[in-house]
Amino acid sequence: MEEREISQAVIGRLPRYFRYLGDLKEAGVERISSQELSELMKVTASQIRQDFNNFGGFGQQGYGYNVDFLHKEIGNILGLNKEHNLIVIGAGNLGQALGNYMNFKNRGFIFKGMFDVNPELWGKEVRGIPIQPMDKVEAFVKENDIDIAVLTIPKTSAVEVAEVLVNNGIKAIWNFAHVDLNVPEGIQVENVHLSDSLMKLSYNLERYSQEQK
Amino acid sequence: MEEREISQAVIGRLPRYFRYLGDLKEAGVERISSQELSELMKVTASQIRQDFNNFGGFGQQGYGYNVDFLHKEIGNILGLNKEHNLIVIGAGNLGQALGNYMNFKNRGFIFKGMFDVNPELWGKEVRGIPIQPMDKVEAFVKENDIDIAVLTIPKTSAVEVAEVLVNNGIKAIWNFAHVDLNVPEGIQVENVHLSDSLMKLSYNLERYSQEQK
DNA sequence: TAGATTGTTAATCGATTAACAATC
DNA sequence: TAGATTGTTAATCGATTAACAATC
Repeated sequence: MEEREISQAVIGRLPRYFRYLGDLKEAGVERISSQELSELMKVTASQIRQDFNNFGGFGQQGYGYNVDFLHKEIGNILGLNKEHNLIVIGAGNLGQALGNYMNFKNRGFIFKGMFDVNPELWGKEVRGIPIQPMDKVEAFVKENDIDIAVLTIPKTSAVEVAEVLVNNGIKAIWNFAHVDLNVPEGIQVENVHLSDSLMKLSYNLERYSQEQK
Repeated sequence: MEEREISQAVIGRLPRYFRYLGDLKEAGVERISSQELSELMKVTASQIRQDFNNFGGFGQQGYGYNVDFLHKEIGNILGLNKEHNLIVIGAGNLGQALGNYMNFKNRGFIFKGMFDVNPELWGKEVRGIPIQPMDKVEAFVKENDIDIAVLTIPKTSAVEVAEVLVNNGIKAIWNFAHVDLNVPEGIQVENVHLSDSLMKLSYNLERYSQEQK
């Protein structure tokens, strides 16, 4: 199979390339050199070429990169050409925001179901998807070929819920709960710890804004 | 002044330490060694000691670290002992989720105001804070000593709004818009690009879950 | 004191940048 | 063909890990 392992540092940069290339494409730009892109994105041209060459090289010497082609290729690498069924667990403001967002930006993530423990929310709809009681989730995941679960629930229940989901065939978790999940090898977890992010901002605010004074 | 520059890699790990130490404290744990903490957090003990020693060393040879003391110290480093006034721009589901969260987890971030372009939302309250029209934001920032702005608005207006905010004295932006802001030196920006995060999950799902088959 | 564990220096590893030959 | 720009190797830089002397 010979699959070189690609570092998460590189993977983490791909969505940003994808975003810029999408914008360029929309602006009608046909080709771009690593040099031009580096000025736009404020990274080195060297890094750009290294990153792309992890996947085999999409450019042409003397010409640069075709924007449209590169955009599509990166999309494919990110798996955006495939469809993934997705459910949201926790129908608070954050859960609803993500549910809405999901159907809106339809990049292959299909918003299929929404669950909450709060009986007052049951039956209410978000983008046409009814909110269901939590005890329906196991059967739903099994029967609807759900790949991804979005977790916007309190940390007290997140670990337990994640376990249930994994046992029923979920393959990836987008975790917004303020806790580290403990899942088996092969299950993907992407954490969005908002409080961590805000604390980082707080540190930098403290440390660097002072210098102005 | 002699302020050693501390790498963002280290800063990025501090909130996670803070979280674990808070949990330990709550569980009544008084002291912990780097070894024990490393097992809990699944990082090397070496890294833990290196990280803490960036700030001068909080432990004691032969004893380890006092949980309560370390927790407080890291909180201080992150600036959580200081208060920061904060406004939310964009009163959609995401903005409301963050506004709610802010008053709930009261770690020195004071939720002061909320703004939106949509007239239908004006006057509506989120955690007791009324949603105001966007054209009130400049005066509000100036008069209420606002440090941090949370941006949950579409990318089409984000760059422009950020500029206005900075011109009126905002020092830090927590940016949820899917665009890179361009702010002057000394203004802190922490990006939460949710779509980037989801694409990363998509990549890993694609790449690694296949291997199971 | 002896044992434990930090603080810190040295070694290793990985990621980024620079340089340039290959080639369109 | 000559010029431009990639793909790729080599050099550098920074971050992580290992080791151990200092010390509680």
